[in-house]
Amino acid sequence: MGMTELRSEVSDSAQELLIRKLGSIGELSDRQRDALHRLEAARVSVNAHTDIVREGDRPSSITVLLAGLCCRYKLVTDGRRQITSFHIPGDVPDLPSLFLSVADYNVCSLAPSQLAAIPHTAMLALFHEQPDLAHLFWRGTLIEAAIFREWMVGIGRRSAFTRIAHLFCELIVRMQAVGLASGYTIELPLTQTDIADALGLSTVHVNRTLQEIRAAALIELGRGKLVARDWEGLCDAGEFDQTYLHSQRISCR
Amino acid sequence: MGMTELRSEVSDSAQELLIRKLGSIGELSDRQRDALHRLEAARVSVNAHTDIVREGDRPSSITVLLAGLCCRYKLVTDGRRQITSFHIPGDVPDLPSLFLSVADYNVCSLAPSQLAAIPHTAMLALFHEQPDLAHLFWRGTLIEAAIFREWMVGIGRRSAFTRIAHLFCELIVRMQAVGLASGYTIELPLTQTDIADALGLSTVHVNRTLQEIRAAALIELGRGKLVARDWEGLCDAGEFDQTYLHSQRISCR
DNA sequence: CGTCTAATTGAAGCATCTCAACATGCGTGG
DNA sequence: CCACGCATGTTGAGATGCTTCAATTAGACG
Repeated sequence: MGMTELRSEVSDSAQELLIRKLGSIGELSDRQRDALHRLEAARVSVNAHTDIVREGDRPSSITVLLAGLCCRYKLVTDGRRQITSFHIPGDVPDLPSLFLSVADYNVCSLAPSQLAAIPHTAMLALFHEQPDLAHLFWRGTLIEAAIFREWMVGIGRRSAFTRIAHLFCELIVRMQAVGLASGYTIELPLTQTDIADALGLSTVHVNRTLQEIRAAALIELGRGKLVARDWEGLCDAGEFDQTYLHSQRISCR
Repeated sequence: MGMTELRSEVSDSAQELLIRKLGSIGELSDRQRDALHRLEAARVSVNAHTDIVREGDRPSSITVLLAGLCCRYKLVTDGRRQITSFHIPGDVPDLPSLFLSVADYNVCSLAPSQLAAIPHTAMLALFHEQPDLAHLFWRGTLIEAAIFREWMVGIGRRSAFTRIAHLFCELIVRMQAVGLASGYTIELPLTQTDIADALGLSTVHVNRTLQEIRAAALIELGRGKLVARDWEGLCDAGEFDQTYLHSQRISCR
C-alpha cells in the first residue's frame, strides 16, 4: 500500500529484520546471525485496527512486526484507552509472553501490517544454544523499560506540547535505528486519537497542540507521514535526550 | 529504626533475599539456590534521601535492596520530579546497568536502607553457569515492565483517587509476595510528596485525595505505616487486578 | 456522490495546579 | 526538658490546562 519513497513497502524476512533490530541493540556474531536465520517463522498479514493479542491470552509463539505499525494498549473501566507503547518493524510486541504466560495487555495494528510468528519452543531452543542471544533480547526489554520510564515522565510531568514533541523525536530516532527513516522523515500512520491515547490527552487537545507545533514550524504531519522540519527545535521543545534509547548506531539511508 | 512488629528490622542476607524474591517470580532449583548463595555481596547502609545511582553513572555492580525503601526517578527541566518505580527489599533497582552501561535514571533511598552490591562480573558468571537463572531475572524485568504499563494507565487515564488506591494495592501485594506484609499492613515511609511525584500529581491534591480515601474508610496511613482497612473496597476503588504482577505465590506471615 | 473516518472548531466546565499561609510533629542542642 | 528548627502535613482561594460536549468540515474510497 506504500508507494512512498520510504522503504516500508519492501517487507524483509522476519530473520533479516530481527537481525537488523538486534544489530541496533548490540553486537551480533556470525554464529548468532546464522542461528537467527535458521528460525522458523510463519507470515501473517492483518488490516489496520485488528487485535493481535488480547488481555488474558496465552500465546505459544511470539510475533515479529515486519511492516506496518502496532501498539500495546489497555482499557480502563469507563472504556477509555491507554496506549503503552508503539511498535515499529523489527519489534516483538508480545515478547513478554515468552516468560509471562498470560498477557496483561492488548496488541493491535494501527495500520495494515505484516507479522511473523515464531514458536516459543524455537526461541527457547535458540536461547539454550546461544545464551548470549538471550542477553541481547533481554537488553532489548531493558531498553523498552527505559522508554516506558520516559513516557511516564512525559505523561506525569510534561505539558501536552512537550509530550507530543518528545513522542515524535523518539519515533524518528527509533525508525532511524532500523533504517526506516529517510533523514528526518518517517512513515507514521497515527491518528490524532492514537496520539491522545498514548499521551493521556483528549483528541481535541491533541488537535490544538498539533496546530501549535506546526505553527512553530517544527514538523509537518499528514497523510501518514511525519517530517521534522526543524530537528534541533523539535528536540528542544520535547526536552528530548536520546540517551535512554541506548541505540548502538544510527543507520539512516 | 523499626521497632514495629513488622519484620523489616531483621535484615536478611542479600543471597537469602534474592532467593526469596526470585522464588516469588518462579521456581528455583536447589542447584540455583546454591549458586545464588555463593554470590559475593558487599553490604552498605544509607540514610533516607540519599542518591544511590545518578543519571549518567556507569555502575560496575548491581545493588540489592535488603531493607528500607528506594525509588527510581527522573527530573525534568523545570526541576519537577517523576518517580518511575518504588523498590522494596529483594528488588534490584539498578539491574538495567548489567546490560545498559549508562544509567538513564536516578535511584535514591526514601527511608534509611540497607543495600548489598554484587559485581557485574559475578552476575554474568552466574548467568553463564546457569542460564535458567538469567531467564528468571529476565522474567523479573518483564514483570517490572508490566508494572510500568499499569502506572502509565493510571497516570494517563485514571483519577487521582483511583491512582492512589491502585498504588497502595500494588505495594501491599508486592510486599506480601516477599513476606514483608502482616495481613494488609505494610511499612510504608512514603511522603505525600513522594506519592505526588510518583503519580504525576501535586502534593496539595494528594493531601486532599488522601483525606477522601481515609474518609471512605479504605485505609489508614501514618507514621510510616499503611493499613488497608477494607481490602475489597480498596481494590475496587483502585480498579486493581493483580494479574499484571504475575506473582507465583502469596506468602503472608 | 454518498458514506465513513479523521480532523477541526467553539464554548462551557472541572479536575487539578499554584501560591501562600499555617499547623504539626519530631529530632537536636543547649 | 525545654526551645528552636526543619520537614511534613493541612487548608483556603484563585488560576488554568485540559476535558467534555456538540457541531461542522475535510478527505478517502467504492
